[in-house]
Amino acid sequence: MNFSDLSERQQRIIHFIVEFTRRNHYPPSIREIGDHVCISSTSVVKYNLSKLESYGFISRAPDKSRGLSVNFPALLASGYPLQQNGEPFQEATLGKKTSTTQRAPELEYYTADEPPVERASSRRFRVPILGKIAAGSPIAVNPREAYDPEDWIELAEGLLNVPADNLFALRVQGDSMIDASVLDGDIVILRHQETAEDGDMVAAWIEGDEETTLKFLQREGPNVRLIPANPNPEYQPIVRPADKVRINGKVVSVIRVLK
Amino acid sequence: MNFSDLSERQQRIIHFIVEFTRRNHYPPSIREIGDHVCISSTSVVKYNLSKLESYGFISRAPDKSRGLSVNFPALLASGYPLQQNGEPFQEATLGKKTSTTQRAPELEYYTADEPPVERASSRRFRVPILGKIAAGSPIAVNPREAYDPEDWIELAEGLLNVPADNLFALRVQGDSMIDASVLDGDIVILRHQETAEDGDMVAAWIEGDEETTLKFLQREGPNVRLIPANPNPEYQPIVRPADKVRINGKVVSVIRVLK
DNA sequence: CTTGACATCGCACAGATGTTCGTGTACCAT
DNA sequence: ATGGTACACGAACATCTGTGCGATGTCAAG
Repeated sequence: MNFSDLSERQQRIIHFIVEFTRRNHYPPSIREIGDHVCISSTSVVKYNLSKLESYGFISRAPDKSRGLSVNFPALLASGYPLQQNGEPFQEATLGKKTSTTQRAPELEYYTADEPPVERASSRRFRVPILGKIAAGSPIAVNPREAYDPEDWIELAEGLLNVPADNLFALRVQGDSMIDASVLDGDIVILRHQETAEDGDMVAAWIEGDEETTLKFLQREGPNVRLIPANPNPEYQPIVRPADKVRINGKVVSVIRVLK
Repeated sequence: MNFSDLSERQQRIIHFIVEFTRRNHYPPSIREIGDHVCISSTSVVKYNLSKLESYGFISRAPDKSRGLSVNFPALLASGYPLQQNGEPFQEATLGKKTSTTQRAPELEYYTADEPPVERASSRRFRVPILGKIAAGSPIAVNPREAYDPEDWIELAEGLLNVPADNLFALRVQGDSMIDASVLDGDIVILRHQETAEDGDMVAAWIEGDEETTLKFLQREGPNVRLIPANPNPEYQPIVRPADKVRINGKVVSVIRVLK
């Protein structure tokens, strides 16, 4: 199931859940979802939520208030665009089929009486290990399985050279992308972002190939060139139109585990 | 406010919230907290929750179900013991004032109808970053010594391939030992041990040279051969009598921070 | 046109959940 | 004793919130 195949409503729902949870540290209720996605009926929200759950994008705890969570590995694997870092997400990114549905206000995901929790100067932060990434297959996780909440790494912010937000980690599997920098079994820490600069190592989703790989990024006019770090000539750069490549995140750290 | 100054109940509450949220991806309700911390009255839970909120350890969204979240930065700053994650937390760590309060079952943080995803027991542990290692200057540190508690990395045991004891980390400084595996700025995690096996990457103190470097170890009769990973011919293996080389530890992981 | 799957709506209802309030106990200073 | 404070209990109360169900609209296949 591809993220872009979802109905606009469902995409908006997922976006909202992600944003709301990020801001409030607890999931939204069905009615809150409905309000912000402009669905008047709670049952419709439930209907779509069930759909999303059957696709594996979210998990639900029946009969529990706010008992839902997004399945990030599955989302990433499906080409979920992860743009909305901290800011109200852009409707434009949601697919532009001029829907007959009404547009939403959707500027704030938190209610007035609960401003986003201000977590100032957090020196330490956790990086969840969301799953595996392997050449030839998308970010591989059991789509139904929520990521292991215990699998995370905790670092001090000063250790990295980027803001310590929107970080996640993946375990590299397989030899196919072995190169000087990333080996089988390594853990790569990425920062969610949909753009990157030339020379950055990124996890990129290649449309058509339907796979996510780690490559160095370089722009070439309308194209992007994805360069494997491995100098071995059998690993050739991949050149694709920019709109066929979706960047999932930028690699900010590689953790190598020696045997 | 120090974490250890909290009443045992409040410590238990925080711990439960942390664990529950980690497992379920949504916060517990007041009654769920009460059940697992053995507080029969919801109002008592609310009372303590308000206290915790006034201390800044958690945030609450009034009138919203499960509208609470923990403030990790504040918790960590107050000395919250993080490493008991994953397993039912040890009462011993909670302060041993033999409370008159009843003891709790507290073996499960999840409700029966929402079993936790079964994970391989991954204990967590901290790795202190003891200092820098640079060619020319020895690492004048000793794992037993005190270290800045801010400077540490927390990992799950399963992440490494060695027992998670006697670990420490060093930040690599300088280019002198640049090679394919370890670059300037990297952090290496070592296990303190006096011996190592052939092929291990070790931090070795070379008597006479009066310096500590990272090299691959190989024995040669009475000698040891310290092989730089860098294939560049200018980096030649160092061969010394075994008694002139002192192994400080074995490298078990390398953390590379990209710019 | 009929049919049925799909998506939606509105609404009632039950259960889940936070809050309030009266009460009790222990401790401590006055 | 007296009063105050901190903490705890339980029950009643008011919402919040998920679910169920019938009705409606759309659209493509038969």
